[in-house]
Order: sequence, then structure tokens, then C-alpha cells
Amino acid sequence: MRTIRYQQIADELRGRVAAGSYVAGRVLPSEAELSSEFDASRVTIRRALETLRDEGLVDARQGFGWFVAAAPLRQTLGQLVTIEGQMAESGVEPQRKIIEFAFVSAPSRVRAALRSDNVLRVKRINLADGEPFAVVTVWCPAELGQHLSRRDVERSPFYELLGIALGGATQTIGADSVAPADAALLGVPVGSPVLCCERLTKDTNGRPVLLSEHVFPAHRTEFVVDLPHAAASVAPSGLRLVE
Amino acid sequence: MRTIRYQQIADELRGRVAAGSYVAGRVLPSEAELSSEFDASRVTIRRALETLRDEGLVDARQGFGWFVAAAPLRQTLGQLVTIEGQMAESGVEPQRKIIEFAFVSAPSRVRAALRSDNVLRVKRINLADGEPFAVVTVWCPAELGQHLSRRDVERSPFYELLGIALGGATQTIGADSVAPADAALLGVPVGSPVLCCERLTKDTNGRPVLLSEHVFPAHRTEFVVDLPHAAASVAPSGLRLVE
DNA sequence: GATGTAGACAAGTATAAGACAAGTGTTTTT
DNA sequence: AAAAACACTTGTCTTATACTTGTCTACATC
Repeated sequence: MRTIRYQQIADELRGRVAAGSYVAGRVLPSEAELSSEFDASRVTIRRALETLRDEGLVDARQGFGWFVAAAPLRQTLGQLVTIEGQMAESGVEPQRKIIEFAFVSAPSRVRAALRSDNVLRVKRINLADGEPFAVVTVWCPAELGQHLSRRDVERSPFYELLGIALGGATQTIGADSVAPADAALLGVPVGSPVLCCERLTKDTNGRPVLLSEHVFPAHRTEFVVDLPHAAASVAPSGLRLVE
Repeated sequence: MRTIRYQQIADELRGRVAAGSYVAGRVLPSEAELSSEFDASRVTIRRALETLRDEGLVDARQGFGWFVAAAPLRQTLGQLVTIEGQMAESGVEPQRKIIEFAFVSAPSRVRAALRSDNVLRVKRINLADGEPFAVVTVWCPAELGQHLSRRDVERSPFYELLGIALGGATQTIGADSVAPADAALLGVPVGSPVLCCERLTKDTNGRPVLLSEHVFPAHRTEFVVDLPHAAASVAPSGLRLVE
């Protein structure tokens, strides 16, 4: 069987990209260099590279060079995104079902976090393609949420409804056995493991505006964290021992 | 692989900012000084500095100079630290107890991640103030770990032993019910919830060097993640649905 | 006709070296 | 004390060279 040279070269290059010899953010050897390395003409090298470009593995800029294409997720995902947004990214149909919508006096933990006595508490189920995958409870200072209706929170994410520029958030991730009430809502056996997340969202001035608690069934969800750089300094993100 | 000079310089400067060689509030060396230090033209130095400015790390004022931008959240986010380091920070005495130290042929999942057939598998318990708080299994390509002894991994963290500059990591956080074997090691009831973390650590070239699996009892541990809002260059972390 | 080599040219980029304007901080002069 | 002078900085231009990809043409081989 005759071997097609440019396919052969494409295979080799594909391997190098996969193996990490060619890294995103750096430039591949120039066509001329590859040409002499593979002892093939520039046209052949180009054909190989172009097939890799069609596959989305690499890309090129005239006058600059060829480089490993950045993973699309990295570019499109924001920093502080809602779970719904991420689901939409991956083509899953997100839905919300409001279970509770009430202005209540804040329990101590919520009052400490939001620095507000009266709060709006919204409890809802998040559905992915019709199946429940999270029970979410959101607390919001009453003065910020007083213009909201049950319909509002069913339609849009809280982040949009408040109309406030958000400054950042602190998220705590833990595990637990599911509470009986949540087990029924999520459709999982009582006592099965869940991921519990508590997120405190602040505006640009650092004032806390939202406290939310997310309960995910363990079998359907996991967190992915990219840690970009090794560094000697101490980080606030990481594992923490609790009492 | 071809290198673009200004990217190289940007990397070096980024490192100096991260390492604290260039401190917030102080001015950086002038473009002219950097130019002679790196033996590169001022244009190249500027391009490097400008990419750092785009990342929000540094800023400049005409006639004054370049300085490290005061963005505390951004600088400290998502860095790669060992759990022991964080424990030492909080004044807890960390200990390691090695349970298993063996060179084995890699199971498929490990082989896929590390791209290596023979691996060193180390299983250990981490203790905080004498109490177990984590069961950790580390896989490492055999060629990287062949000079290591059981004593080595008991004394020092893997990161130090390998003597490799680390480039980053991807961490997956999930929840599960504890396996019977781990339950005994951790001293928790069978079936109680645990946090499961899988971390794939890579070197600066993007080559995977360590795969580690951490199992934490839920009642003692939780993750804290700071999500700054404005960071453009930091890779996103988020929730992912799994099958 | 598909595949390959060899070459030429245009357009874009990286880098060097330099010039000049404009802003900042310090020092000297008035 | 105010003003001027000076030495420094970044910001923004040129000019030139070397190198890169993008796009051709011409020709050989199977």
C-alpha cells in the first residue's frame, strides 16, 4: 500500500501536538524548518498542516507562524459564570423550577454573610434536559430583591435580575450525605453523596449581594478547576480543614 | 520549537511578578534597563510588558514607569499548592504515612493520563495533628520516579522530589461514598460521604508528570475557591456534568 | 489526475535601532 | 517660594532587515 507523504507527516505532527511537544501559546517550527526536518517540500508540509488546521488542532497567522489552537472552552468561558451558562455552552437545555419564593428574616449564618436582616429566599430545582441535577437556595438582601417576582426568578438568572455589576465570589465546595427533602427533589436515594457548594457573590465594591447554596448529586456532577501556574506564594483557594 | 522573544520575556517577567521580585507599589526597571538586561530592543520589551498589562498584572504611567498593578484577588487565585503547605500555613502539623510503594504497570485510566506504561504508585495517608484526613494515591511515570525511595516520599512532597518545574494542573472535584478500604484508613463509617479529587499535574512543557487521587472525609474538609470577576487570563473553573 | 518538488513573489510579523513628543520627579537657579 | 533646567520615564512614530505564511506557476513522477 502506497503511503501518502503528507498524511504521514500530518500523523506525526498530530502526535506531537497530542504529546504536548507542541504547546498552546508557543509557535511551531516554521514550514521551512519542518520541510528540512522531514525532508519534504514546503507544499507537502503545508498540506499536512492544513489538514491539522481543518481538524481545529492548529492554526496559523501570516507572518507569524503556526501554533497549537487554544482549546475553545478556555476562550469562551467567563470567569464568574452561572451553571446554566455553562450548560448552555455544552448544549444542554437548562430549566428552573421554583419551589419557594419568600421574604424572610435572615438566619444567623445568612445574616453574617449578607449583613442584612431581611432577605429574599428562593429555593429552586435546576433541570438539565428535564432531569433534576441541582437544588439551589439563594438568599438576597430584601432591599435588593424587593422588585423581583416569582416569575422573574423562574425566567432569568439572579445575576441578570439584580442589575448590579458583580465583583467576584468566594465559593466553598464540600461533600455530604443528601438531606431527605433534597433527596426527594433530586430523585436520588436517601443518604447518597452530594456535592455542596456555597457561593458568596459580591459587587464591585466588595459588598455581598448573594448567598447561594447548591446541592448536586455526586453521580452527575463534578468540578473542574484549572490551576494555571505553579507559584511559591500561598493561595487562598484550596483545601481547607473544617471543624 | 521556535520561540517568540517577547513571549519568552513576558513569561520571565510574569514569573518575577508572581515570585514577588517585583512588588506592588514599586516601579519596575525601566524599559531601557530591561532592554539591556534581556539584550532585546525596547520594542520587544514593550510588547512583553504590554501583554502583561493586558493580563492586568502590571500598568504604566507615562514619565513615571511600569509598576505591578494592585490586584490582590487576581494574583492569588488558583495557584498550585500542596495541601501540606496550606496546613502548615494554618499551624497544623502535617504527617505522611506510606501504605504502598510499588512500580506497577499502569491501568488504562492512568496510562491515558500520564501517557506512560510503567508507573510508580504510592498510596499514603495524610495526617493532621495525628488524625487521618486524606487517603492519597499518586501515580508517576516510572522513568521519573525510578530514583525515589519509600523514605523519600515519606519525607518530602512529590513536587519537590521530582525536581521538575511544574506548569499547571487540572483538578477534578467530586463527591462519593467512601470505599470500604478507605473508610478503615480514614476511620470513618462505611458509606459516609467523601470528597474525591483527581489532579493531573503537568510540567512547563505541558507534559503530564503526576496523577493523584485524593479522598477526603466530608466532615473534615472543604474546598474554597476565589472567583475574581475581571481576570481575563486566568483559566476558568466550573462545574461539569458527567455521565 | 493525484501527489510530489522547486521556486518566486506578495503580504504580514518580529525585532533592532533610532528619533522625537510628552509626562514626571529632582535639582538648580532666580 | 516660584520658575527654570535637567535627567529621567513612557508613548509614538519612523526605517530597515530578516523571517514567516499565503498564493501562485512550472515541472516531475506514479
